[in-house]
Amino acid sequence: MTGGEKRRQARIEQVLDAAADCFVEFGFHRAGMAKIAERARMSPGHIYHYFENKEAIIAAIVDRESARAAERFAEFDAVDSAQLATVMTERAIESIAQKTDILQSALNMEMLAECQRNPEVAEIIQRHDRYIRDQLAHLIHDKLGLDRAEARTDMMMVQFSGLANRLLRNPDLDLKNIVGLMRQTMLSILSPAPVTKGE
Amino acid sequence: MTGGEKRRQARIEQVLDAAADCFVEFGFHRAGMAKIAERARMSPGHIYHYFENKEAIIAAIVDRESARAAERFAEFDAVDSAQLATVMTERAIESIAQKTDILQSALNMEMLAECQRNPEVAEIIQRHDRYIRDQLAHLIHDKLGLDRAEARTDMMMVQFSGLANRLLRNPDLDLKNIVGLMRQTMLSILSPAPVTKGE
Amino acid sequence: MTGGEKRRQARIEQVLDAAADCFVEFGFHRAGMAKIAERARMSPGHIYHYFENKEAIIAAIVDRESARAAERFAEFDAVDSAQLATVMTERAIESIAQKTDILQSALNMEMLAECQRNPEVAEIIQRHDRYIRDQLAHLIHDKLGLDRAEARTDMMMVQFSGLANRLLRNPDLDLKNIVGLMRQTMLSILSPAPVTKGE
Amino acid sequence: MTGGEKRRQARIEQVLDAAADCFVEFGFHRAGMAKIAERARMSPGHIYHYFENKEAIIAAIVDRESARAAERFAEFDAVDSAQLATVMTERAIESIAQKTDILQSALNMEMLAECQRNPEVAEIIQRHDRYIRDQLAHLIHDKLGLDRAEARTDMMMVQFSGLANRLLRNPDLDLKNIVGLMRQTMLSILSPAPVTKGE
DNA sequence: TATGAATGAGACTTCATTCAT
DNA sequence: AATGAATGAAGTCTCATTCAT
Repeated sequence: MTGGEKRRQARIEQVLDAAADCFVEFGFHRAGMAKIAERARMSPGHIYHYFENKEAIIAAIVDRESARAAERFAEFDAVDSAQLATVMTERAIESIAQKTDILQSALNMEMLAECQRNPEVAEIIQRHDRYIRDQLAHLIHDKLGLDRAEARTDMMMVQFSGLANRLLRNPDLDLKNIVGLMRQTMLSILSPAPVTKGE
Repeated sequence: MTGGEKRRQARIEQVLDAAADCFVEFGFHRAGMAKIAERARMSPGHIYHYFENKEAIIAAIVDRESARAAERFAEFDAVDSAQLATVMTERAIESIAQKTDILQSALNMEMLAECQRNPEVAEIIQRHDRYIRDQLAHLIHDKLGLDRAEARTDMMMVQFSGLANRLLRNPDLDLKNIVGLMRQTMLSILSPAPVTKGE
Repeated sequence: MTGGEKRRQARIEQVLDAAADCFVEFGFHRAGMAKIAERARMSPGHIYHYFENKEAIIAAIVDRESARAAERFAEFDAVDSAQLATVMTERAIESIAQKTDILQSALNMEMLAECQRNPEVAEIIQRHDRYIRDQLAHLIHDKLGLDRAEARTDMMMVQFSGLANRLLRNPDLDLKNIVGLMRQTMLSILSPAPVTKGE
Repeated sequence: MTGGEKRRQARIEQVLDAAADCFVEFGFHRAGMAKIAERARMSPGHIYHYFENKEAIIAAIVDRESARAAERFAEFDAVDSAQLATVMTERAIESIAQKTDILQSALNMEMLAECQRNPEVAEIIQRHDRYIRDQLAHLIHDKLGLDRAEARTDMMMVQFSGLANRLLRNPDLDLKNIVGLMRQTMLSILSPAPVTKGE
């Protein structure tokens, strides 16, 4: 990467950081380009040298945030099979407790709301999710030797997003009492025990 | 209720229906009052005879949708204890499949996003959630005779919102394979089996 | 006057009272018909049975207020010539002190501002002023036997409106110290002493 | 001042000139931003780069006009004591005759009306008035050696605003005949002759 | 590369007035 | 006589985007 390119990349990150900030604080459609420019210490006009329009910034943010979430899932690769449920529970509870959730609530609800109206955003979110699921399903199938790996994967992920969502609706959520049930739930999902096929 | 009051109520519903429509299609902040008025077959100005401002419409929608969600939970009261997990699973899967989810995705993401910036919206959402939890916790404690009813309640609800959320990120979600795991998960959450207290 | 006419007149007064209230509080152009109707305990639509439009209400208010001001000047007719300056001074100071000034500040500034843009309002104000001046000039000429009665009249009235105006710009105005100078000024204006014709 | 700052200042003046124009013609609340923008040869939106809102423009106009009025009073500083009453009379009559009155009628009535509903406007007007009075009182006390300088000052200013006001109510005002009485009045106000303290 | 002045469409909201009842 | 629902134009203000410098 040339010096010019490096500088360009740094400027882009500056804009994205500012944009993420504003999006969290005001939402996609209330965050003005002027405000973003100000926080990125850049003129409004200049942002258009790096992004075609605001939509492109939103897409870039969605992409970056989704990628970061995926990264956080990558660490589960290294976890001992026997400990997977426990570690995942810990991570889920932890991230909720620190409000740095994988699904960083503020931005995430915004993203999911947008994803229903903006096909590009939907594509980005779904692509990253597919990537995470592929990793996790691989883990579940190959390392844990379980069947129906895709379904188990989705059920595991239900717990993550469900928990984040829950905290918004019940801010008094008692994490201390949840943690045991959450581990039990994850263990159940990862249990080889034959399940009567539903429906 | 007088004729005038009935008419007034009907007009208000007209506005709310139109608003819900627009909010689903465009989101809270992209749905213009002009568009809402048009769909409500009413002049923009006249909407202000029924609602102080757009915020009030948003609040009313959030309230109405949350109340409807609560209603859907009310039916669980009548369910046989032994069947609760199965019935809840069925409802969760069903509502997802029919896209009439308790957490009607489109509007719900919007609501949760808003809830982080608008204290009034947060209060409404949390009030309804508390009401649903009180019902469910009562069921779990009194009819099922389980301890930690609040935590189990929250975990049950994690499944509902988590599943809805999942569908947005993975539109190819294989519901047929999920249903068994979901029932197993709910049964696990409602199982009296002692759980090692977490963390 | 028939019963119907009396009732009609009463309703009109109701509107005017409400309008005067609102005009003082919000100004002509910020006082909405809805607010006026509410204070007049009448529906907005019904006001149009008595007044063609808002302009007509403004005109009626200007007329009524000007007439009341004229009435207040009428009492000077009965005053002993020797006491005229003193009594006028007293009235001027009094009305200022009680904020019920002849030129009831709130409404009066509004009226004078309007009078420069609305010929009908101008005509009303000037007609009443002419009436007051005619009375006063007659007093000055016939009872006090002074020359240049019109000019003296205008100078007397300069004191009234000037004082009201002053209070707006200097709310700390020390009336106690003004009163002496005001009497002296009025005496000077009413003094027969030959004045070198100016300019 | 940099070129940018100079340009900015010029643009602001452009807006103020246009606004003053519109305010005189239509009044504060009838003068639309669109009209002001048009006369300032600027887009409506751009005005908001210089002024936070319309209120701010009104405040700026009130400030500018009041400052100009104050300036006009400053010239009296240089006047020979013996000539003060005569010069002030001349200026009062002159400014009335040229309709460039210190209290430029059109705008001034508007300002005084506003001042009763807008505390910021009131503060501005009263601040400038205090400044003018301080100058004049100093003149009266130090150069003319008179007592009760504040009261005399206020009485002098009663003449200015009273005269402007009078012209609105009596457009046929005979200035030629007023001038003598006005000089006499001002002389009387500035006369050292002991006055029986009133009330 | 960088600025920030400038635009103009469109957002929410108010309000005088009309009209069916 | 009386209501108040209803209209729609106009008001203030915001904001994504462009462009001269």
